[in-house]
Amino acid sequence: MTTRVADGPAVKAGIRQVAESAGVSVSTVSRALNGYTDVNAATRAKVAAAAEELRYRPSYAAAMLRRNQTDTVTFMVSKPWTKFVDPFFLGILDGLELALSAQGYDLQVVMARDYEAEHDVIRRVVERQRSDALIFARTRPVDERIDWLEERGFPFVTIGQTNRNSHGFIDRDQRRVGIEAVHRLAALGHRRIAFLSTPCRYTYSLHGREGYRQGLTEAGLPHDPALEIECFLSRRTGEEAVTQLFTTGANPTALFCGNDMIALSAMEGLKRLGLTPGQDVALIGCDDSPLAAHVRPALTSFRLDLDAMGIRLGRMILGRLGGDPAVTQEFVHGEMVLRESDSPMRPKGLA
Amino acid sequence: MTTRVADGPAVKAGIRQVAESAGVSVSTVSRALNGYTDVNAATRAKVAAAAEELRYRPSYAAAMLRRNQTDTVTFMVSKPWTKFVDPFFLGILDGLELALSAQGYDLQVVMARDYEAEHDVIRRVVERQRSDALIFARTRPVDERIDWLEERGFPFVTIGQTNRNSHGFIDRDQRRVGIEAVHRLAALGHRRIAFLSTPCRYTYSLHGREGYRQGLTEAGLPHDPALEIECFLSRRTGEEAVTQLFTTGANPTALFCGNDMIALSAMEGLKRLGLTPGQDVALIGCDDSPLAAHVRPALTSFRLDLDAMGIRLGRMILGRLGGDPAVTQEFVHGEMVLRESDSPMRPKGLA
DNA sequence: GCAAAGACCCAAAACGTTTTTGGATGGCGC
DNA sequence: GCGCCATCCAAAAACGTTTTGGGTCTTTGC
Repeated sequence: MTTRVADGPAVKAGIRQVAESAGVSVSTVSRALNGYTDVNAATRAKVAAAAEELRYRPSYAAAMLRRNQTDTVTFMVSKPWTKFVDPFFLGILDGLELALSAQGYDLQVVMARDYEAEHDVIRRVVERQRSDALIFARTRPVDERIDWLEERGFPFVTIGQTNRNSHGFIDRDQRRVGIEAVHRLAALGHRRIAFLSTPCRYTYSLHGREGYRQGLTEAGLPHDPALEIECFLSRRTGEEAVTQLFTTGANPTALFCGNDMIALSAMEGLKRLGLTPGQDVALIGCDDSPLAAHVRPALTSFRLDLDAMGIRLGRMILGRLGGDPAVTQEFVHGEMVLRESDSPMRPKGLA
Repeated sequence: MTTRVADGPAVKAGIRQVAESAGVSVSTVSRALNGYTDVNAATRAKVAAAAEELRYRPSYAAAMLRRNQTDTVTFMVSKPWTKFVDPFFLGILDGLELALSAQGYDLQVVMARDYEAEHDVIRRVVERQRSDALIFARTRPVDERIDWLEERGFPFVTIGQTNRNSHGFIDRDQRRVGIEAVHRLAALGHRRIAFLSTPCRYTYSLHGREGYRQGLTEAGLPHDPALEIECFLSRRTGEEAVTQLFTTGANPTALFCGNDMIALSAMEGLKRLGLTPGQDVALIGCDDSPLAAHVRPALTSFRLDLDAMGIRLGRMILGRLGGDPAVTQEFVHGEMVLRESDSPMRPKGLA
């Protein structure tokens, strides 16, 4: 029967105990452990051994207080977001964490219920100095959060743009997405293409709309305002939009949806109206959620390399923390993945 | 042209500045702001005014250092988890945050790549005292993380059980789920019901298996080991399982799947084999992911009230933090939601 | 009128690090 | 022998709170 490794000391060892045990001063322990150069190799080893022996773990709070730095990056996620399948941000977090931890930073995720709460959260985090940098999404054309942060010179990067774009961001070119979607549908023979937009308060929604309109123009199609509908984030949002489109006589033959959630509920709506999605009406979604591939008809959508996006985001924020003053603004391209829902225009005679 | 509100002081105000401005001592400011009783109402108001005026925000680090408390609860999520649609934990976070913030606690989410990383993360969080309590899922029958935490008396609650169950947890009764699923399928006339299990290292998988077996017994069906397959977390896991089942001649007519991801990929596998899911082979999934309702045939599964679960989890952890020594162990029931995939046994003559 | 109790408040200590400042030691050139 | 530099380390000063252990004055009870 073997005895287990001797327990550590009953009381948590501080830097003082380590210093005493190693026979050096407190300051030497600190410098040795933090990799300063002006400490003898032998001394450093001695200190490391003592620290190991005593299972020394520096107090995060104390270091934070003294250095005025947290080694933590905060990612803020909006609550409404989480209500829906949004592997979007999960995927990003994955890559982000990878990039950050490689540089010794911790990633912390905080949640906020709504826009106001987001602002509060940002204030709390920044004012109480609980983080070194901030990342958040869902930017608006004029965004108070960004004004507030810029005013204070706090490091941050957003996912999405604003009108001014004076800050670092990473974003998908949503204009291009809109253009490509419309072109695809137009090429399939559709002439009445509706746009089921995500809420217009977000910058990317507006970009998507611009793309949609530009796509129409380029395809030589007229722009009918009745075919543009703003959807909000509810389970049935697409259903309502579709109902509206068909009861007011707008009668589109194709739908370009601002996100997959909208597209999916639009499918439900179509069925309820006795129409077969992907047959009577073509659909294109937007963010290639896992649902997209599994639903019938499988939803044509725009893929995004979330892992890569997260890693790039990490690099951006690290650059910012490294004191690099350059504001980096990056774009990622969403590639259209064709599935079943983008069907050609039917010969005529729609019910 | 209106001038904006006067800017605050250039240098961040500390408690000393507030004390000076209010004409009281530093300790009085602290006590006034922290709601101690032995401070005059007038003084308290004076202090509050001064603090407001100077936009005083106590340093989190300093308070943390002195009080030895973080007012933060950490939720650890395993990375592999995030790779799949797992609104499961998102839903929980929602309710959890609600419960915690109501008591002035912050919720922080950290990620870990794998089991080893989880252990490391726990160690870091606990040893560096970055959090007051811990929540994590994916427990195993014997779970080192739990041993480690119990040894140190650190407050935590898990989502899921262990063999010893000496700790606080919240869990679904997975046995019951297994039993109900089998009963349902047996009632539909199925006699060869396969179990596509989640990885057996997790306690809930074993419970599910127990339920499955008990269900078989209760239904008077024989237990055929060839019908039990352990699936791992890959995109095609169910597909592989199904292929195995049908190439080795196990030929089930119904599948009970440990989670919806498995069920979905099993559907793919069935189609690839020329079988129609929900017609040639019945399926029942397990966690009612958003996918379940949208896929064709819609997947019969077990619903979970994640919001409620999060709130209860919050209450449990708060109780623990409040010094209540009672170990609370709660169960939530998953209600079967019937959709299309659990079809009756076909008359005979399967290809 | 006096002691005891109560209500408020303050100065100083403590929390556990990191950083600064400056001193000691030893080697080296002259 | 002396000055100079490099290297290493000790002591002490932060960092910004909370808590401790009294204080002083006013009120109360007798």
